Amino acid sequence: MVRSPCCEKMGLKKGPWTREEDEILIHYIALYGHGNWRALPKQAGLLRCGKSCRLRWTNYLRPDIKRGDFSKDEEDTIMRLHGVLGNRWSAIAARLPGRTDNEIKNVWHTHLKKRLNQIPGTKHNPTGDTSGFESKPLLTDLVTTKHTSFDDHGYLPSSPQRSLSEISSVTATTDNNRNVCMNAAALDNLPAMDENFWLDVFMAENSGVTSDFPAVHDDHHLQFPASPIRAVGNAYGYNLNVRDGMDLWYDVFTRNGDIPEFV
DNA sequence: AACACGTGCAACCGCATGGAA
DNA sequence: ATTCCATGCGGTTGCACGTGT
Repeated sequence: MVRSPCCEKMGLKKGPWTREEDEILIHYIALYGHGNWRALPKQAGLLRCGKSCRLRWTNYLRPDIKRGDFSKDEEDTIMRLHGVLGNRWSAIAARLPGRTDNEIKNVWHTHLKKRLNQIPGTKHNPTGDTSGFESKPLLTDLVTTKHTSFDDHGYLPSSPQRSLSEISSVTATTDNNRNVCMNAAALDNLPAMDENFWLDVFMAENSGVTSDFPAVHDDHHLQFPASPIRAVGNAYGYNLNVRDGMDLWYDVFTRNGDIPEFV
């Protein structure tokens, strides 16, 4: 495969963009759009490579970009999503309208990573230093510290596994311990328990909104779907348990006890 | 005032991915 | 099936600016 020559070797400009270059790019895209980034700079009369133009547009010039400092809510959201997604900045940015992956990455490295280090009892602060800690622990940290840890892909592991036969008689109810149980007979017609599902669970905890899932309002800090959920692969549902407003875990039911697939 | 150092952020680099040929 | 190309992504760099000495 032949790599395209870098900007410098082509006599193209690098480094910070000038106001004039910005105006040319904005004007061109307003007139013609940006169908082909590689061809754009030549057509627009810019001495830049297409990659540089795309980056400048997506990270800075795009009209829907929200400028200014991140709000506390936005920072909290980033921290929670990072707990689920890891360094997948574009995935995090997709859930923060007006913010770019580059911007979120910068905020994480310059502010939030330090803040996370102040949260006691987490993998980021195992010694439990409480100095400077004000807000409640993250839900992800509750899961991590109370029961288990995330896998290499940032997904919650399922624990423990049960076979479908074990839950054939369970009904969808909540009890005094706020357990939500499956109705095994209703396991068709369910949304996939995929990555977006888990993100919605965490976003619900963050915002108090439960997305498309029917919810049981918990008077502690968590809302969760009351309906059974079907996972991708060989998993058929989950059982989310909250006790004393602190402990949280879930079980994933499968036909054969194998670890289900999450896509 | 001058310098050193730290911080924040825009931009770059190289690799991955997906689609077209 | 393979190659080529455009684009997207995450890690990293480098510079401007602020602050401390």
